[in-house]
Amino acid sequence: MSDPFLRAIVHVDGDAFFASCEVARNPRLHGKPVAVGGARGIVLALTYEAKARGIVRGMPTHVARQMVPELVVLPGEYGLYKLFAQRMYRIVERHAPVVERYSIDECFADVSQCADDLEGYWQMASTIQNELHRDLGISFSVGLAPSKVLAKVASKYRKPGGLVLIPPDGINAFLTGVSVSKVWGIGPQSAALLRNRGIERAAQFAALGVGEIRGSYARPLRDIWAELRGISVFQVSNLHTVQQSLAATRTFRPPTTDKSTVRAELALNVEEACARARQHGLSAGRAHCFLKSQDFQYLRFEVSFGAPTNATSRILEVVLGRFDQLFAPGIKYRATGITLSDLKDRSFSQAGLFGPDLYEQRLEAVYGVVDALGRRFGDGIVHCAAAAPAAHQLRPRIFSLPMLGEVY
DNA sequence: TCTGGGGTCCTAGGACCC
DNA sequence: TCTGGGGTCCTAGGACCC
Repeated sequence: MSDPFLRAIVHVDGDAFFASCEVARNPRLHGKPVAVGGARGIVLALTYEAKARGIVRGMPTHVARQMVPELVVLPGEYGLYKLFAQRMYRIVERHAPVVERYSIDECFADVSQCADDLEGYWQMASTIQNELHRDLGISFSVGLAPSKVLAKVASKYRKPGGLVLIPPDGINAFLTGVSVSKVWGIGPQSAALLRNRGIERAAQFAALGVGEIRGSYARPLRDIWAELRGISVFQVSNLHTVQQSLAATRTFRPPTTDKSTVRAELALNVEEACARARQHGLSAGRAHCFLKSQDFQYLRFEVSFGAPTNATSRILEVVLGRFDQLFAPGIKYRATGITLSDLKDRSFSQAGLFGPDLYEQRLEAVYGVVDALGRRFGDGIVHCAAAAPAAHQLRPRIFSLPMLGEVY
């Protein structure tokens, strides 16, 4: 009848998601301070009980343990969180025609025309929220507004467990209480730019005139400005897109000038990236590598492969060849990384007119074995020689494999 | 916030062509 | 050849997000 929304968008956001999944799986953790640790011993996620005791994201786990001796620190299990995410998406999909699976703990739903009035929209959002809580045992924060940016602002407004609705005629009042730097899409650079122009609150930014926006702001901020005024620019899309790139990067300690150390670090990253590419059934046409120096300068280079590949030995050969040419002595490095791009679906290597040659077929078989060993004995059981020094934390064992020679 | 890791998208500007 | 104007493609790097 009097649908108040031109467009109605719901944003669903899991509260302390990784930690909540752990508690949902093991109810005995309920009410306790729990932290999920990531690689390099840093806290990735934590329950509100842990937050209340002063622990924050990014804190080294050993520091967190010192602060809160009874803290439960768990290693983190991505597969489990993915399962919860799948269940979250499906529940939302029961209620909305179009759902965008935005990240492991968030999704957007376009619910335009799904209710007649504010009360109806509120009911619908509330139902989604209750079902999520009931079925997953995790609390979610939910926002409903006329655009994605506003829906994000809304869901973040009353965490955890909030349900916040921003009607078109309530936008201005709402945004008065929101710092512009908290708006989705406005990062440190844009926030600083706005601050220089005297804009601190989201409401101030939204209040700028069309002329000023057109003349003084680039596309990203113009879009956000429109969204903040309740004009939907960013569509909710349920089309799943093919992955564009795949990266493996790592910081090591201490920073070093030693060529062989940096080389081995890079090789280990190449191995990891290739293993994940094979796991996803992807092959890469190109790769970008970087060496990051102690003072955060980057040495970057790009390599391309004749035909898309995910064979570690192929990529390693090209990458290390370039590395050896480009490595500059005397600079202290702290990290390396590789990003595979031009990803192609499936096929191990692009079949030519006559199909993959014998060498390719054998290489595929070899990596089938390498991956199987990884699954059986744990990732990183098999390393190529170039990466072995960087994998010193694993007990090395030497295998001799056809076409690869000795591998650790 | 003395700065981890994995992603996406956008834009300026160079190379090249007519 | 004291050098216009416009188009496309591509890359590097910035900015942002979770």
